[in-house]
Amino acid sequence: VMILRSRFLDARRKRRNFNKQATEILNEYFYSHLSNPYPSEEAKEELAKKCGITVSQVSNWFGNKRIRYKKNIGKFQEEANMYAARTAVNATNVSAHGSQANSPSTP
Amino acid sequence: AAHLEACCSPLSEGTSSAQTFDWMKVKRNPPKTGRSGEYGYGGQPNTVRTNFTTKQLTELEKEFHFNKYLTRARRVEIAAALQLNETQVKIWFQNRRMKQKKREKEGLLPVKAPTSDP
DNA sequence: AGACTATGATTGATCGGCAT
DNA sequence: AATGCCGATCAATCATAGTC
Repeated sequence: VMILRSRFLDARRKRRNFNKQATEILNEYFYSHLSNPYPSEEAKEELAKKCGITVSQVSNWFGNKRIRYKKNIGKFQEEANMYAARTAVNATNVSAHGSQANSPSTP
Repeated sequence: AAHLEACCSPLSEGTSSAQTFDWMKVKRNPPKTGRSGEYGYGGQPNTVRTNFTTKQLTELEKEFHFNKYLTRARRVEIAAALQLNETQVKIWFQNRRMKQKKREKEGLLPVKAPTSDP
């Protein structure tokens, strides 16, 4: 019962928050794809490169973000509106007409 | 690859953005880990994630290094020896293999450039 | 300095798809 | 038809970093 508390004590110990810029990129993707925030493997690799983190970390980030977002949508409302305003690619109608094609952010 | 559902659910939206898409409604079924085991009361839907003991994990890990895959017979043995379901043992091995794969993939490219640390 | 919150990682277990 | 494995994800939790 109370036995065993020490199983971890290995990794996850020293954790480093991502750069503000990396978080910015991840959030931008998340909110611009809020209708389906599930980046493909390729998209994850690209995000990983842009953010300077690993693909697994990108996966972890999206996994945590999705769960925490739906757990308390209200808490992210402000953040959501902020990012939604920047890049509005909401797929709310991406299937309607064939026009309107092109990736958002690409210098 | 992913599931690519590409669909959303219409829903009244109050003032501006933020709708409720269906991925936000996804709910997993509770674990079927019916632990009837040693205490004999009816198998309950053990709604919680079982925490393996260090002993169980040690044994599983040991077996894993011996064989990455289990045979039915071996699985039965281990399950009995560790007081676990065959399913739990099976799932543990599956997750362990995935973990192994992830490790091999990451421990090959992630060439960090540690050249500064205050 | 201590309590509380935000966040990255870990992991037992589920989901859908494919293979045997 | 049933069962196992894979890949992705979920969901709960751990341990630490950041905020007040």
